[in-house]
Amino acid sequence: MLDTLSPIPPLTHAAKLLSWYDRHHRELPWRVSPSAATAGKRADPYHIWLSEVMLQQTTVQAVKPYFAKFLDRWPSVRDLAAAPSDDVMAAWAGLGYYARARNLKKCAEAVAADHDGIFPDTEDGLRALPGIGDYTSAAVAAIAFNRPSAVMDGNVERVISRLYAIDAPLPGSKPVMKAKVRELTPTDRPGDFAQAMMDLGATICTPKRPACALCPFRDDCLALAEHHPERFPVKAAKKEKPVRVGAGFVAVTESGEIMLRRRAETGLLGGMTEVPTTAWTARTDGGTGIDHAPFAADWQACGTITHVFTHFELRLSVFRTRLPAGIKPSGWWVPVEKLDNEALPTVMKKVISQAIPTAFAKH
DNA sequence: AACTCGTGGTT
DNA sequence: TAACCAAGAGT
Repeated sequence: MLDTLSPIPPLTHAAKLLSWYDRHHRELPWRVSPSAATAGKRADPYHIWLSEVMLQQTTVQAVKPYFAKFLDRWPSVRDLAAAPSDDVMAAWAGLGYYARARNLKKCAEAVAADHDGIFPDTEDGLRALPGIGDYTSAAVAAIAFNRPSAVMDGNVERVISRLYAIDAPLPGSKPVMKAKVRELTPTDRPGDFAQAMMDLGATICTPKRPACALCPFRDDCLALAEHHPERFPVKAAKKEKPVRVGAGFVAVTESGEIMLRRRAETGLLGGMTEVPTTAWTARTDGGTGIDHAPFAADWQACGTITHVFTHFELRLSVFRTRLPAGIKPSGWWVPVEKLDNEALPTVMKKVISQAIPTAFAKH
């Protein structure tokens, strides 16, 4: 005896998500679409790695022009390994989290020198390289090498926490969430699964007002079942941002050159270019004013700028002076019209723009 | 384990 | 507009 009508098995979460991804995936410069992958096109590990490092805590929109610029200047990981560090830092300027750029260079050098210019094709091998942590190693292994790694970023945390209505707060609940991701990840198309989870979090399962009616998990989601998807993920309370103050000094020669310095290699804005500043302290009377200028001159106040970093807010008073020809106190001098070649972080561009409104072209 | 580390867009 | 937060890593 045989049963002629075996029941149709329910679709797995992965199958639902991949079906959704095949219909709704986004075109991105570093991405191979599912249809192109079917035709045999493979993702370039260098492109995937470069994009994943740039995308750490950074939006797709911000990354796109930097990704194009880097690929144009350094088409292969060997090219990047051979590039001068100053060029890489200047090219990264404005993207933030500058330790990423320092580690990007170290990683390229390691791949070129220790791996014959070929990226390791396992999660563990990738994880051992500079700047590649839990997320990036799993993402590159899955997307570039089709490994069934459990890929979890902020988007995936949000999707998982809602799907299972996880009440435990982040970051403590990360291991529990990662175990869920590991359960869900298919051996077939793991890279597309990872990208689909992140796309879902970015476009449907958004932090506010998620579009649950369009979600492939709408029939499975416990947070939706209790009519409160926005309650997840639960996060530990964060502390307030302190304010630090200081002063920045813009010195210009009569021939239009501006005085610059190089910041310490480690720490905040490590290895980047700056104009001279005082220390940045919490106290307004802690040596943060004009009396701590880099050299004696006719410093003129020209307002203040504010810049918000991850863990503090900075308020800098800006001063400027014009030096007579032939007098150049110690420093390094660059014509104002060539500032675009320097590794100037955004806060320093704000200071210079405050003193010289025409210094940078407006977009 | 908690803290450091940028910037720009969205709400 | 103040808060939130984005394909996290290193220490």
